[in-house]
Amino acid sequence: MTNIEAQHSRADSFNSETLDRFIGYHMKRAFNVVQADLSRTLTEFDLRMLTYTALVLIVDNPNLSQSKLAAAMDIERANLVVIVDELEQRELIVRDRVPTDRRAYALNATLSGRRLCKKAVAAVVAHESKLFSAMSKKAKTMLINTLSDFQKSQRV
Amino acid sequence: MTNIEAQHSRADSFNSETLDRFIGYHMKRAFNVVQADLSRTLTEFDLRMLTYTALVLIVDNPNLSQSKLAAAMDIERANLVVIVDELEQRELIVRDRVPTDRRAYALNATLSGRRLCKKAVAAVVAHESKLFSAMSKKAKTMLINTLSDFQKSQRV
DNA sequence: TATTGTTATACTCTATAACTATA
DNA sequence: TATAGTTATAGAGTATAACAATA
Repeated sequence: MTNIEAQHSRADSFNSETLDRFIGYHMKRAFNVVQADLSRTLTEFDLRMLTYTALVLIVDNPNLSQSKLAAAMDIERANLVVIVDELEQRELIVRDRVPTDRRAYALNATLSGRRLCKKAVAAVVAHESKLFSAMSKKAKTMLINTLSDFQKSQRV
Repeated sequence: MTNIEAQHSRADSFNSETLDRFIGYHMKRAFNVVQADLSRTLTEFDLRMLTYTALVLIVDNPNLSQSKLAAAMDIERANLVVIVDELEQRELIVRDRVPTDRRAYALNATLSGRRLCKKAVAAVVAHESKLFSAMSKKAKTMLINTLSDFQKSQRV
């Protein structure tokens, strides 16, 4: 029996030697798992990954402008508008005016927004902790540092 | 000057202590970079990430069925149909019939498909090698293994 | 009954251009 | 001229239900 046949004889799993060499392939597959878990976790708070990320960033960074928030989230300003609209309509954040620059908004979380954020973060912490329970503390730290350093090294 | 003010005084970059603790956040940001580079690389071959991945898997695994391919790509069978349609219309692959199971297709690459695949893989190897040039060989291996182990540990 | 491939559909995310109001 | 936010729009990815043919 050849290697290929042996691989195919395992019903569910087989590998591609070619794809296995690409970091991007492994990143995507791993991220799929995390993303699915995160989406499930956020359902009870009526949040999606993007609305959750935006809310956390606004809570953590008072008076953030939409442009800076979009940059922090790696999305286009245009696409952020509906996200901020949604959070504002739910009264989780407010668009304050900046006295010194009347073009920009200063985004701030409401009390209700901070409360929801706190609960959602706690839930995500718990879920992620469970999701990565098989990974050693050392491997986790290394993973975060490697990904973070890589991403920062690529910024324009 | 507080820490918050210090962070905000750096025009482009600031951190969220909350999000920085989540592996998923770092995965997404890192994957964004890889995905953008990959898309750019594949443009000249008229491939996208999904059509590229499907083509490589079909080349590497002759007689693959659509169901197995979808599972390997972590997407729904339904969403794979248009991807396979596209590759078939471009005559990069063929849908052969399986004599022993007339429900299923056996996907196989054409000569033209194998040629394009080879060129695309070479280009992606070159681009990814450049993209991760700042990362040590050791860190790369560890990253791949960590992501791969994690993903495998989560399979249902 | 279960599985393979398919269609239809709806939702989310992403990317771009063009506009307004301010700077 | 440039920037902040906005609108409109099109493309791409994802998720689900339902169906025909076959097992």
